[in-house]
Formats: sequence, structure tokens, C-alpha cells
Amino acid sequence: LPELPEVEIVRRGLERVTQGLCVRGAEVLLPRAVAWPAAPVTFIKGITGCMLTGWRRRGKYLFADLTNPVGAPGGCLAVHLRMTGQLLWLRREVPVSGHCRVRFFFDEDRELRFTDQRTFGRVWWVSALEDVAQVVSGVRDLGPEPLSDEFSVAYLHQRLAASRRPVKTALLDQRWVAGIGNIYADEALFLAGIRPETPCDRIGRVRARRLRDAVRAVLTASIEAGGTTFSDYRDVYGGSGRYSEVAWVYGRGEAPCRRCRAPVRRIKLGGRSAHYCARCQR
DNA sequence: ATTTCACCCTGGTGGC
DNA sequence: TGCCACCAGGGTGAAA
Repeated sequence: LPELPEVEIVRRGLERVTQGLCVRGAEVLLPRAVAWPAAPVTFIKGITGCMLTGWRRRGKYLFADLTNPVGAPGGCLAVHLRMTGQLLWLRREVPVSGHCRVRFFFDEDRELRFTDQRTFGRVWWVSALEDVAQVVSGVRDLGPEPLSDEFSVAYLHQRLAASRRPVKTALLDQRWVAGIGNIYADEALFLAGIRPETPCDRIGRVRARRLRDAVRAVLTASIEAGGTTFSDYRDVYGGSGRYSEVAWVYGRGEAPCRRCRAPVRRIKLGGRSAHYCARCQR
């Protein structure tokens, strides 16, 4: 499940391997993987011949800035990996798996492959004349980046005070804060010592600060560990992340809490699984 | 305005 | 062994 840390690791890998390279062509194996433009051929024409000048991340979205052959802005290529998406930097001779959705070709028989078992992932080409926020629905309403100053204690506390839903549900709401998914919501709540079902408005300023700090700490720690590989996540070289080995509660239902040895509990919350330690979290 | 929920999809699992 | 119901998960858009 690629969340902010995994997407950030992929971004760094992409920047390392593709910055300054020209897209020589592309192939769309699953048309619905291309969210925009509607016709895959338009997508392919839009990016072919363009140079990738860099990769940016916003929440769980990736954006490659493009410069067209005459040096003018070529719009951008956007990618969302959703649950099982992967961007793999490969040699062209590597056999194409049945889960490959889009191929991007480069010189010297190099290739960037968008692979996605569950086919929820999407790619977009946004021309220089279009507005990213209009084309890539979801980007417009994204909340602050959790690692930025914008995600302040005052901001979080104000939003918490105005809501009665479970705090974990709020952390998963991309309009509140961008990039947190099921793994890091559980992990941050463990570090903050707060149970996932706690109503937002029961969390005061002191615990809001703890939660803000926990979100930052867990995301930073995971980026440093190369992300979490629970099942499908891989970096651009096909490597796994190591955060899964040290996760406090995520995916550890019934296993002993790493801090107090009480069994980690697994419950349903808003249609998602939630993991927590009943002793460490109140 | 805020919040909830069904839906999209595939591969793996567990029950019978 | 086969069949089927069920689950996981993020984002979207409709409904409450």
C-alpha cells in the first residue's frame, strides 16, 4: 500500500534514473489505466519526445514535469499507484508481466513500467494548457503536506475540535492531511497513545500536539527505512522497504505489542481495518 | 457543510 | 478438488 513514504521513495528513485531523459515512446496495455486524456493515443502523443525535468510529490500523487522537444513546457505526467501500483525501471528485454499496464520507453533499451495487479492505479497527461487541479480530480482538495509547517498543532487542533468522527477516519481523509493511509494512521495513533475510535473533539491541544508529532515521526522513520513492503510495494529497482519489520501495530493483529506485550487488537472502523494496543493507547 | 458508504478490481484465503 | 463468498485497500461521487 503505497502511502506518503513509499511514494516519496519512488519519487527519489524516478528522479535519479529519469531526470533529463527523453520519453521515446509509450505503450498502453490497459486503456482504463490512462485517466486522461480519454484516448490513450493522445496520452502517448502528448508525452512522446518530451524530456523529464524532475519529479514532484503531492500527497500520494507523483508528477513528472515535461519539456517538449523545442524546450517549451510540455505539461506533466501524473501517476497515482493506489494499492498495488509499481513504477519499475527495467531493461526492455525483461519479460512483460501480465500486470503491466503502461510502458514508457527511453534510450539504451531502458524502460519505465507501470505495473498494477488490482488496476486501481492511474496515469494522466496534463497538457501545458490545462490545469492540473482540474484534470487530476482529487488534487484540488488535498490538505496540507504532513511534513510541512502548514500541518501545525493549531491547524490540527482546530480541525479536531470541529469534528466528532473517529480520529483514524479523519487521518485517512486526504482533505485534512495529504498522504496518510491505513498503515501510518495506525502507526501514528500508536505513537501518540490514542485509540483509533476516539472522537476527534475529545482530543485536546496536548494530545493534538502528540498526534502531530507522531504523524511526522512515523512518516520520517519510514522514509528512512525505505518505506513499508506489506505485499506489493516496491521501489523503482524492485526493492522492498524495511519499515514493515519495525511496525508497531499495523498488520500485527493478535501479535504481542512491541512495547508492552499485550496482544494487538484488530477492529473494523469505517470499512477499514484498524490495529491498536489496548494498553498503550487510551 | 460534513460524513458515510457502495463501488471499482484481483488474487488469496477459508468454508463446505 | 472445486466452487463460492469474502476480504483488502484508496479515491470518487452520490446520498444522507
